Amino acid sequence: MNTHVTQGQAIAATARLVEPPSKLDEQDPLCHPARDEIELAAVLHALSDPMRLRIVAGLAREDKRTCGSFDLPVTKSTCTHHFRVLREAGLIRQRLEGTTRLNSLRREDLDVRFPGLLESVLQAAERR
Amino acid sequence: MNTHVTQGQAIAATARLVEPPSKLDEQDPLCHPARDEIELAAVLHALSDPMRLRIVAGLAREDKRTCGSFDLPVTKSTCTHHFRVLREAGLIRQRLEGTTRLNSLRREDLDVRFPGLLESVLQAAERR
DNA sequence: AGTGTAGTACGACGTTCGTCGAACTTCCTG
DNA sequence: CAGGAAGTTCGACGAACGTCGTACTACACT
Repeated sequence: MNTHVTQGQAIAATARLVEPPSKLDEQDPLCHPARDEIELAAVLHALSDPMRLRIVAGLAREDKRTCGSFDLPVTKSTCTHHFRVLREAGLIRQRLEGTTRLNSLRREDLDVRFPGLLESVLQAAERR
Repeated sequence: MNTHVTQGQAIAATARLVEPPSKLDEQDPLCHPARDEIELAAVLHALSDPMRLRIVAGLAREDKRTCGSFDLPVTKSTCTHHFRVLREAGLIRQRLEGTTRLNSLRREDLDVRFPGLLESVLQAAERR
């Protein structure tokens, strides 16, 4: 009668099984989904957490920021977790730069795939 | 060092504690958040589930539909759950009509509160 | 009155989520 | 080289989520 597949499982499937072909190369642990692999549900889920919304909003104001520059009220490991969710959902791109990771918003990719979505979310997040 | 408040707790707080003043009248169990009480994170969370996204998309194509008219691959109780999440997030309005509930998208309220957001999500959900 | 239809309420279940702390890796710098 | 700074990894824990089945309510139609 039903598929017996939970939301999380579906998201995990599209985020972990579809991802590899794009950037699971050799030693790079930072694999991002290709533009066409970005899933709407995964993006919305990634944005539905206040902490991550804050990160994205901060990144919109100033790009290429390091993880630690956000001063979030959580520990480093939790921070890592949130950045990974954002990266695997296709919202941000992380580039290794020495001992830090430079984060940037994937504005163009997102705007091609889901026109207007990121902008409206950012605008909504800003005024409050 | 941190607030120790999880995402769910925060959403629940804004969805259940802020809600009452709006429409927790006498015998009406269908309480909707007022327009100004609609929370971005709650909206995004509500939309991040494929089943609920499907409901919203279907409601966008044809308004004022009954719960059973969606033919979702889940049981009735699960269906009730999803409609409640959507209602409490402020995405839909449910009106009692005899033995059924008529569901309609709160397009105007959402567009005033988060301009362009619903439209871009609907557009993104549609083409695929 | 009796049956059916549409939906809700409640409790249970397994999974996912957000969080933490401790241990670890990597790079930079004195 | 020793120390620190920036992140990651891993396992744990409690809360929240999606789902189900059963029992229930409320209205409608013979």
